[in-house]
Amino acid sequence: MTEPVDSAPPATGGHPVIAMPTLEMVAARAGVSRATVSRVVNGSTKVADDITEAVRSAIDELNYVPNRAARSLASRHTQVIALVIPESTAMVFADPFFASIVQGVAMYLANTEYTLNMLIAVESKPEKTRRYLMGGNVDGALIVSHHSGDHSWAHLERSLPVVFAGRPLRPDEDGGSYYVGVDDVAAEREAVEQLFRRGRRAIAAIAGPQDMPPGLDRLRGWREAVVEAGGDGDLFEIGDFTPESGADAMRRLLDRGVAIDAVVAANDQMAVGAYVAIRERGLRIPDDIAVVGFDDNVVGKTAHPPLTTVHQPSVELGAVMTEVLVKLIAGEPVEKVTILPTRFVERNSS
Amino acid sequence: MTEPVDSAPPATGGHPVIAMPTLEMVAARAGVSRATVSRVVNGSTKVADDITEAVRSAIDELNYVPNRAARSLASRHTQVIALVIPESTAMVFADPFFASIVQGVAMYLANTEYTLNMLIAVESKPEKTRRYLMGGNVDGALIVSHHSGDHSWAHLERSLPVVFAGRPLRPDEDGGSYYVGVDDVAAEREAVEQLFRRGRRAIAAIAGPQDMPPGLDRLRGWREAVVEAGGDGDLFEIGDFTPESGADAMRRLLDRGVAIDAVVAANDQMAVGAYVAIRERGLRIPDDIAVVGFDDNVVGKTAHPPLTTVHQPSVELGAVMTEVLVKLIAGEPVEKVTILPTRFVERNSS
DNA sequence: GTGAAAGCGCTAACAC
DNA sequence: GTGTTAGCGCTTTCAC
Repeated sequence: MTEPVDSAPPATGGHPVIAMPTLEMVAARAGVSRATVSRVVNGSTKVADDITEAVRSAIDELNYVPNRAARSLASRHTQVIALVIPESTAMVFADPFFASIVQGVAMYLANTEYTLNMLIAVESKPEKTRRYLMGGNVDGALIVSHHSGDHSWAHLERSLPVVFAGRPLRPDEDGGSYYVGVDDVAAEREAVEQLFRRGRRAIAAIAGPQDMPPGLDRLRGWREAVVEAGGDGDLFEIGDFTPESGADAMRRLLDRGVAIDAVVAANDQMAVGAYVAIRERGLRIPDDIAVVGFDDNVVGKTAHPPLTTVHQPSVELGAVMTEVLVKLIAGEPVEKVTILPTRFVERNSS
Repeated sequence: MTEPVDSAPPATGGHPVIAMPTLEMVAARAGVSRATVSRVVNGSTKVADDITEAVRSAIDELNYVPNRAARSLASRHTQVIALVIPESTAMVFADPFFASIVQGVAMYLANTEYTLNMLIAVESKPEKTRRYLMGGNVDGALIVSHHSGDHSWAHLERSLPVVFAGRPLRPDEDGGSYYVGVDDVAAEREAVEQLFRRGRRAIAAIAGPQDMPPGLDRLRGWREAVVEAGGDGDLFEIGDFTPESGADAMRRLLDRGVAIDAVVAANDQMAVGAYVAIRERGLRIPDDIAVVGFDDNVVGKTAHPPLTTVHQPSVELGAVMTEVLVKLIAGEPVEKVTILPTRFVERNSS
C-alpha cells in the first residue's frame, strides 16, 4: 500500500476557527450585490463613486479581509510564488549569498499582492515538489540552486512560469530558461587584470566545483586573463565554496613550490580559508600574497585584513528574479536573460 | 478615494492556465464517488483495500494533485504557516543567525503538509500584515523579530496560534506568549566564568541594544558573574550587533585606560569587530586580550584567530518553533516556553 | 453601472 | 464502507 498523495492527514481539531466577515456580509451592509463588492475590492473602475464609498465603509466597519482560498478557487489564480531551494542548498543556507537572495525576493514581494511560498525540495522525493508546483498551487516559481547548472526543474517551464538564479549548465538546455545572474567570466577577468595592474605576476586561483556554472565561469575568467598575460593557466586548485576547502586548496597551491604572489578565490568564504593556509606558512597578506574573493559578504568584510573582492548584487538578484517572474506571470514581455553588474571592491588584502 | 483592500488588482491575462485533473475525474475513472476519493487522498482508514487501490491507480494515471484552494475553502484549514519578519529585521537578514532560523523552519516544514509563507512585515503599513494574518489566510504564525522584545504581534494570539523567537521584553506581557529561546543570562555567565577560570581578571563586555531581550540578558549574565567575582560591573559599552559597532565599543573600552584582559561580546559580529580595535592599539588576541562572541556562526569560525564563542542552536531554534506551532494548531498540549541549550565553544581567541 | 446565478474543486455531514 | 448532498467565499459571465 502506497502512501496517500498527501503524506500526512490534514490537521484536525485544534485551534478554534472563528468566523470571518464575508463578502456577502459586506454586500448586505452596503446594500449592494456581492458582485459589486467584488468589483470594489478588486479595484474595478466601473462602479459609481458613491457606491464605492459605501462599500468601502462597510469593509472598514466589518474589518473585512478577502479569503484567499475562495478567491483563487474562483479566479484560477493563486497569487502565490514559490521559492524552491533544493535541500542540499538549504544546508548551506548559512551562505550569506543565498540569504541575501531570499531577502531580495521577500522584500520585492512585500510590495505586491503575491505571497512567498518558500519550499525546500527534498531531493529524495522530487515528486512531492514537482507535484506541488504543477498542481496549480502557485502562479510561478523561482529556483535557487547551488547546483544551479542542473536546471532539472526546467521541465516545469512548460506548465509554469519559472525563473532561475544563474545560467543553466548547458547554455541552451531546453531552448533557454529565464534567468538572472552576473557575468562571472568577465567579473573574474577584471579581478585578475586589476591584480596584474597592481604588479602581481603569479596569480593562482581557488576555483569552485566544476559542475556549477559559477565555479566554471569564474575559473574561466581567471584562466583567460592569466594566459593572455603569459601566465600559468594550470595554477589553480578546486574547492567546494567552504572556508575549509579554501584553506586546503591554498595549501596544495603552496605545496607546488612555485612562486605565487596572488590568489583569486571563487567566493569570499574560500578566500578567507586561504588566509589560514597562507599564514601557516608564515606568509603575509597582502605583502607576500594578495587575496581576492567573490561575492562581497559579511565574511570578507569582517576578515582581517578586510578582503578585496568582487561585489555581486545578491539582494538585487533576488529582487530582479522576482520582478521578472511577476512580469512573466502577467504576460508582459521580459528578457530571457538578465545580467546584473558586478564591481571590483578593493580592500586591504590586495 | 482610498485604495482597494487589495493594493493591486490580481494579475490578469498572462500565462495560460492549463486544465488540471480534478477529484471528480479521478472518481469517474476509479468508478467511485468523489467522497471516496477524498477519503483515500486524506488517508482515511475507512476505505476498502481494493477500492483504495483502484483510486490510487486512477490518481497516478491522471497525475492528480489536490487543489489547495478548494481544499482549504471547504475544510476551513489553510495548511499554511506564516513566518513573519519585520522589515527592519529583514535588512539584517545577512545576519547568519536569522538565516539559520529560516532554514530550520523551512526544513522542518518540508516533512509536513504545511507550506511556508514568508512575509516581510512592512513597518509603515502594519495593517496590511495584520489583516493578512487575521484574515484566515494562515493556520498559524511564527514571529522572528530582532526587536523580539516588542511582541507587538501578541494581540494576534487571540485569533491565531503564534510562536515567537525569544522571550518577550516584559516577562508576562499579555499573560505569556509561546516562545522558544535560549537562556542568555546563564549562557553569558558561563562564558565569563570560563574566562575567570582561565585566569582572566578584568573582563569587559560589549553589550547589544538594551531594548532587546538578548542584549539585556547577555549583559546581565556578564554583570552577575563579574560582580560576584569582585569585578567592575560598569566595564561595558553598548553596540548594535554590527561589526562596526563592536569595533567602536571596543575602542571606547580601551580609551577608558583601565586594565582589560578579556572581553565578551553579545554576538560574533561585534566580537570580530572588536578584533579590529584591539589590533589598532597593537594588542594581541588572545595574549593581551581574550575575546568571546555569542551565536557561533560563520563569521566567528572564519575569523583570525577563530573565535571562542557561545554556541546557540539557531537552526534547531527554527525547527522547534515550528514544531511547537504545529502542535498548537493541532490542539496538542505544548509548553509555553521552550529553552534550548547553549554551549561554550573554545577556539583560539581565548 | 449593477444584480442574478452559476460554478471553481473540495470536504463533511448525513444517509444508506 | 460508500454515496449523496450541501455548501466553503469568491469571481464572472450574462442580462438588465
